[in-house]
Amino acid sequence: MHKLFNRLFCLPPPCFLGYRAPETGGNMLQLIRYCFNILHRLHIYFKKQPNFDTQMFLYIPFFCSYSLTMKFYAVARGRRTGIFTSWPDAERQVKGFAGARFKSFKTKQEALAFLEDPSYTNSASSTKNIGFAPPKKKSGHRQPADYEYPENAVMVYTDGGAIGNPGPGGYGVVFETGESFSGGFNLTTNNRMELLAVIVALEALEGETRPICLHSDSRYVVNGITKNWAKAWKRRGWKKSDGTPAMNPDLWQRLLDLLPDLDIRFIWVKGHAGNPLNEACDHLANSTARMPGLPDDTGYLKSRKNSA
Amino acid sequence: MHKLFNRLFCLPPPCFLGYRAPETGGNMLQLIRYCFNILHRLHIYFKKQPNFDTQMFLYIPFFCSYSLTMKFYAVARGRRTGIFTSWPDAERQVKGFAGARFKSFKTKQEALAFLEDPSYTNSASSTKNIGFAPPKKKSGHRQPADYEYPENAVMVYTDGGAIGNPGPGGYGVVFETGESFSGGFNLTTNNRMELLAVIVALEALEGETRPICLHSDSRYVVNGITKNWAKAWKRRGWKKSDGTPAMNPDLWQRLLDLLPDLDIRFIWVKGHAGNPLNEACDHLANSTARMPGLPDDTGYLKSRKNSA
RNA sequence: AGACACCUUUUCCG
DNA sequence: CGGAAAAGGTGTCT
Repeated sequence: MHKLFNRLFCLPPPCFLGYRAPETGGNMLQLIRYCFNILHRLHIYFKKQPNFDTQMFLYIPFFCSYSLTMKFYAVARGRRTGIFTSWPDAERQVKGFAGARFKSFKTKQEALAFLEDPSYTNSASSTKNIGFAPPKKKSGHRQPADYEYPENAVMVYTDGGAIGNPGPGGYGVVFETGESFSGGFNLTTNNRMELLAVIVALEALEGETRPICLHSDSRYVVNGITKNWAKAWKRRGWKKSDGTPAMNPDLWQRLLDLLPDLDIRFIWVKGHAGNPLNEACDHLANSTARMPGLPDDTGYLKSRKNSA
Repeated sequence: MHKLFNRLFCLPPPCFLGYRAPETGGNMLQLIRYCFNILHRLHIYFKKQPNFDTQMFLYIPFFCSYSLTMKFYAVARGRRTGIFTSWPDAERQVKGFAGARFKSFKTKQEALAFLEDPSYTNSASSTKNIGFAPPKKKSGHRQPADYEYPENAVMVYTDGGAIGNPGPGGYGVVFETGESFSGGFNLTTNNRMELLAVIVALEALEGETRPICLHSDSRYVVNGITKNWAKAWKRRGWKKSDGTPAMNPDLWQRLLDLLPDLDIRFIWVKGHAGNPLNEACDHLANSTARMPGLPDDTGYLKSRKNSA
């Protein structure tokens, strides 16, 4: 305990880091770095040995982080080439210019490297994270059929989209048998359509006794059910873990009501990855969204009015 | 940007918070509180205005939290009776001892009460959650509020005090979410501290769009705003109605500057009347006032010199 | 910060 | 029509 404290005091206090005269953002960065440094050390210590004489609890989610997010736009081929620090400037050199080559970087060094060799690719991000280290995603591609499909299962694919988001949107549902449903609204969001696609699919399957394999490319929808996000929100009165209101409660409620009587597996599939049935849904949703004379999505309009 | 920095420097640097001699866990808590205060203020600022000259990113979800949970083990019947601060010690007195009576508490007072009367039960949870704690689900009994609290209101409690008045003083601010701020000076007055508590609370809430319910037990502060005393003094050049100078114009000016952008209700609560949040402020203010090495209240010293 | 989805613009190639 | 790249954004969650 005392040893930890002594180590903490080895850090120079903020006033020694030179931001008594705050002229530049760099000083601000040092202030933040100092605070994060202390919290980070405490966090590591508590995780390693959570119970010492004075028990202390410190909760820092892993996605706490800070970084300097200046962007450098390297234009290798354009009206004028070079490095620009704002997108409007860079866009002017590039937009409508045949054969333009450009890319953004977080450091000037990288941008210069790109200018010399336009095949240069991004290096690692310079973000500093405190808290639990993000789980390393080493495995490149997700395996195809590692999933056990039950015998006699009903295969359904769903997709939804909104042009402009928010904007006119549509949903598509395709069964392996070839049956399909679709619909759309003149103003809605992508996630509402993904959700509605699932609802329509399950409503069409009401009374089905065989197991159902429902495929969607939306993490929002799949996790909402498989990780029980939706049930947690409902229990808290449609509030998220941070206390702010969860979105689309009307649709989630409809979906939850459909679940008990069916044997469903929600399966996430990567979008635009060649799955023919997923592509079919996508096409269906898209073409519906582009149709004239679509009705209002009253649920979306209502939620929008409430938040405004 | 500069304004933010000036506000950050109003926080006493860590060396003023008394953890130069880290003998107890309480000092560690203050170190953490200091870091969280700075980060929280930066977070609010960035959220409000994410793009200034030096683009910077800081992500801290508000449910980051920390607390100090020292445990006291009261052994009423065992090999040796008394209070122990670690479970292995307490276990030795109790394990295999016929008819042992023991219980853990969070404060020494409660443990002592249990020793005298083993039927003593835990009082209301005294866990201090300071930081960005999730909103507490306090379903239960609210005091009969004759006041109409708006929906979604931010609840803030403030208190200030000076030992000896004038003398060393401190202020405390507690949000219903558990967040808290505190500070102190080596020579100041009770009203200056009450006033500063309110200022610190509102500065922390800069940019907040929800209605704010600010509770103080100082008639001076509440009436100063609700009955427009302060505005009247300012209009007359900081003179009271009888022509004599109004006190603490520096702080009143700071407070008036904060009002226009916020939707605040000033609510007077009776001090020391059992309101737990008010008590928490009181405690915070008092303990800060008793800390060694507090800085000067330059505003008070100046006004004293002028009048002398 | 990360993840998934949904888009808008520009360019290139079939 | 189909494929690719680059930049900008929103809708949602942890």
